[in-house]
Amino acid sequence: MPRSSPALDATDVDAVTDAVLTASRLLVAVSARSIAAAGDTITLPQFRLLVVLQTRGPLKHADLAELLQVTPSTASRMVDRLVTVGVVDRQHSTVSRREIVLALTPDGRKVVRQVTARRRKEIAKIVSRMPDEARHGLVDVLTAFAEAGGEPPASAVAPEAVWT
Amino acid sequence: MPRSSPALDATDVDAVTDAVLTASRLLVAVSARSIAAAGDTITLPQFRLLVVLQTRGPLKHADLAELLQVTPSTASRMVDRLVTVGVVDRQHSTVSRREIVLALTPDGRKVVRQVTARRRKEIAKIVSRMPDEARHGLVDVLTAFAEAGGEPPASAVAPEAVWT
DNA sequence: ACTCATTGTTGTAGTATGCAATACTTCGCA
DNA sequence: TGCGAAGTATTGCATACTACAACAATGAGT
Repeated sequence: MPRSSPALDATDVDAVTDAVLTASRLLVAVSARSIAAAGDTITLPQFRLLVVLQTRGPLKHADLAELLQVTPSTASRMVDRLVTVGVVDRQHSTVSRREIVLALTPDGRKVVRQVTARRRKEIAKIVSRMPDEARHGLVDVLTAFAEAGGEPPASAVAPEAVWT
Repeated sequence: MPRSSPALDATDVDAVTDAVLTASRLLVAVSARSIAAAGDTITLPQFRLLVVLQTRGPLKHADLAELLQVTPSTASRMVDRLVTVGVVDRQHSTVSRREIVLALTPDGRKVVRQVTARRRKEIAKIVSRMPDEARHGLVDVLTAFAEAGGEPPASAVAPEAVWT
């Protein structure tokens, strides 16, 4: 009877790890599909950049790099490409001539909207297929897991660590 | 009272999506840390390659590329680098001179072991911090979620889609 | 005005990735 | 047996992501 003890035994850990890995794989697959659906125009790092711009509004290069956890040079060149494609807009700041403000273009917002919509739709579809009991427990259990890992809830967190 | 109806309403979907995104973020962070701990020698795609070799045993280039979902040229060049580092071994097949068999070196196995151990340890630590009720429900709920998404359990699945 | 921190870009380099072309090997069939 | 088709790996070429270091332009404080 390994399960009734208050402490965790090896079986528990293995089972949980397996479950976690499996769920993670599914999430990654959903993510990949939702981005692939945006056409061949956008890569995954580029999408992360767009999401940050969408949720945080216009940003300076340095702030963007910080949020994406990349160096300013990386951010600068990614922006180069996205400006060329037409999803990001570069404008000199009105307050400081060395700052450059980055913002999504209407096209950029459209890309984010499409990918996000598809992702939520896929998750909703999966959730709706779950047995009722499991579905009702999902939010509580996942929240507890995230809290135990020190991760703030999605609704209150900076989007820099946004889903792969 | 939106929650007692059998069908899912928008609130459910939003709550679940948020919970899922949050948990996913945590998993990605754990993954990144576990690989970073292997030193600066190994990148994430390289680690995936090592895991595939470890779990599937020696492979041809073509099979490896298939499992990693990359083109043969990509696999070939990744192997180039890993051979140079000394974690992968290239040998001509004994049965067909056009095939080349790839395998982990002892060093390669060591890297995989270290990263995997650290990852399981981190997950175990997080799980141990969860409230008892949530922890006991975690396996069932995540399993149901993965099944609803059509993902086979980790213990019975090919490792090619291994955790990011 | 001079110095120094801030901000962005560019040079250089290594990894990841795909498509197309190439070289070598094996197999099947005439 | 010999030739063409298919399999297998590699290389050439192109693009993206990434970092570090050097540099240029700007702004702030003394």
